Amino acid sequence: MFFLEELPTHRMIERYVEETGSGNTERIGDALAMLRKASMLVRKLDAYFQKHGLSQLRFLVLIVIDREPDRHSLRQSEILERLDVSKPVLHRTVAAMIAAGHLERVDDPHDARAHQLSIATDARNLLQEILPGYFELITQFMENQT
Amino acid sequence: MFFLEELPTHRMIERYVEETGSGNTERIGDALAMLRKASMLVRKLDAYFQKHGLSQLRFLVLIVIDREPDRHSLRQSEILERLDVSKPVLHRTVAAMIAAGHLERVDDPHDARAHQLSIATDARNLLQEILPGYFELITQFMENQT
DNA sequence: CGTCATTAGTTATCATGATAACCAATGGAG
DNA sequence: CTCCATTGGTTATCATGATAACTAATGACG
Repeated sequence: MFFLEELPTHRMIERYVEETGSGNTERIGDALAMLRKASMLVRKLDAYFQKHGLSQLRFLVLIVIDREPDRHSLRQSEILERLDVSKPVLHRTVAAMIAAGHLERVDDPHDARAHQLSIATDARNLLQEILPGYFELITQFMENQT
Repeated sequence: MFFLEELPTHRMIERYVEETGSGNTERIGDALAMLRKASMLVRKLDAYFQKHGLSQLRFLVLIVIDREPDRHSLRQSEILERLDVSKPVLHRTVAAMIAAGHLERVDDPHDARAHQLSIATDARNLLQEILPGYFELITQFMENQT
């Protein structure tokens, strides 16, 4: 994600809104500020994940499996339901995570098409290692932003 | 951009925060909500731009040239200063926009390395056409989100 | 004036997002 | 049981983000 380095001033948005006769200056200003802020946070998170050999998506895959109550594995299709990402991208990412030893794959005994994905021990340790820094990073960021 | 379909509950974040002993539950909840909201807005904007043969980045390129006071063109390096995007990506995008007839390129008379980029008439009309819907979309989105 | 660090733009390569189209297994309806 | 729509996963292809490394022009400085 990327965005404008410098947000338009309230005055400038107002000019556009008046010219086009649509939209609400206040709401648009809020939206652009949010996009800029989210873009900056995503950059910081991506850098953090990369430092630990992960990515935003790989991290989220681990998280959704980890946070599942009463289970230790999920199908690819179940992960897909929990993340806003396309099927082929998840497929590719899961394959890479298996190759990297982050996920373990077991064929589903009830459905020959499917398989269950669980977090490998190494990745479970990695997750425990990076979670504190992740929460710290987010908290710091939110405090330092206006 | 993508993100979790369903945000963790306040309770769940608290559990993680307590386990890891880092971060502030409130701030983290706000951050995740922001990322989710920004992700959804970006999806809607991307779809809107695509419908009009643009993309988020192409739109922003037009906007930063358009909003420049007292000038009708910018150098690639000047656009780069105004957008949070890498040089090669901007280069590729500008090349595609010239090919598509959205931008016009004139060699800089003072610097043989550089050239000035201005908005072609067609793209100026396109911009006027899509701006109202853009502002409308953002305003609607911000109103409908909690 | 000649040297050389800086700047503008470009190219090569890779990572990671999407859609479309596909195969194989499943499982409900006749 | 057979047919066939649905589901789980995969493959092919493309769009668009990044970094590294390059060329050529610029311009400050000895």
